[in-house]
Amino acid sequence: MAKIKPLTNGTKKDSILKNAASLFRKKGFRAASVRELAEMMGVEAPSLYNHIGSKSELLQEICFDVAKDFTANMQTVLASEENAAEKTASVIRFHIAKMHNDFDKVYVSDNEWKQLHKKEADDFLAQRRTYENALTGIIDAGIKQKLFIKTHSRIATLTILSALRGLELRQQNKKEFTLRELEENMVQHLINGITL
Amino acid sequence: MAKIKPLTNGTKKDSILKNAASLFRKKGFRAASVRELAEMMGVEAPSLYNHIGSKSELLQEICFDVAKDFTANMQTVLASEENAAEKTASVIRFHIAKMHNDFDKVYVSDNEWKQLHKKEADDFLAQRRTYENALTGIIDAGIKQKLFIKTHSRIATLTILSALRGLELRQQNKKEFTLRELEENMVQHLINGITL
DNA sequence: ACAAAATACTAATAAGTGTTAGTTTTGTTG
DNA sequence: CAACAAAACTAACACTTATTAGTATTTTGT
Repeated sequence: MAKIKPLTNGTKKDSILKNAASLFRKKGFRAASVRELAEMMGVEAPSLYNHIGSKSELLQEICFDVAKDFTANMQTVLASEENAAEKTASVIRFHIAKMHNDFDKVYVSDNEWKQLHKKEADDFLAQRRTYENALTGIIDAGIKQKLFIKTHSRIATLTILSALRGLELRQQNKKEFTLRELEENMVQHLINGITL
Repeated sequence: MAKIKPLTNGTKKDSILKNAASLFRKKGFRAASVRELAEMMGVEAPSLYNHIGSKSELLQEICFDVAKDFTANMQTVLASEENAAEKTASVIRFHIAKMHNDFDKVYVSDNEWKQLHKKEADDFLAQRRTYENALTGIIDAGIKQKLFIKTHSRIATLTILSALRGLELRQQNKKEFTLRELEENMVQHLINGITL
């Protein structure tokens, strides 16, 4: 009779969420079974239901936790005194840092949100669109301030976010370059690309 | 008693593949059922097995067809007389064009290949790595020729491919910009970003 | 140490999955 | 028109799935 251990500096639910994110990332939400998750926790499947409402709820919490963090950072950036280029760089840096610290959850949020129930998927997508619009706004401001070239701000937004979201911080990568290198190079690449 | 219609300029199998790609993109491979696919074709599920070997085979054909097309283009680009910047631009343009013409299949290939059986997934990943290495080679050449800045070629590769693979050509997007605009802007953004 | 609450277990269920077997219908060719 | 092949159908199977019910055990609070 095993027991679910709380995460160091966290609750049991956190521990389940962490393992769920890892499993969902490796196999995909639909291919991942509650039984597998239970096995990771050293417990029988039905025991999990003392801690969670449903499998779907786990995905929801992962997706919306991540979305909340990105949205919160965007608010901070928007409220800052930085110019458009600095703001864009801050957004890029946050993505990379967050991806580095919470790879599984960010990856699952980016790649498995379609498996949310319709209502939640719509909500999630709306938040994502708001986020995208905020970045487009920053870029538009940068163009007005003659910091950026007269580019299509919407396309620039999609390019930047697509590059960031698609990042896979594989184990192999970590041998090829450091986090700092990744950060500096991507910031330079993506900012230079639209800088006047 | 409905019948499976061949695709205009194509076989029945092509028709099934097209619908499968559409379904797999919308719902994800695991969440998509053979019964749903059959319904799209106006036929009962078991009837499909007169034309396909298995559900998994459909995913395989989609993924490897797409991989083949990208690999073939890469060979053409590598063999061309273009300089590194032009080669990189060609690669980018091909991605966008292919994504535009075969959105469902490219999307499924990029996002659902993890659902391939282990052997096929390994094969697919190997092909992808070869593709990435080719682009890294082009960028390295560009750096040597002083066309590109002294950037980390591996990171530049990941940035470019990540930006391209993550592209979602949503219906909404098609109202915001034309294909030509997307192509020109992304080429400019991604090439300028590493140009000396 | 005892009562209560939390949390584990086993057993079971209903729904959905891909797929096969066997049969009937349809389309093609001599 | 008859015969053969292609391709549809119905019925069913063997599995896996998330989840619930009911019960035992462990932990917690007094």
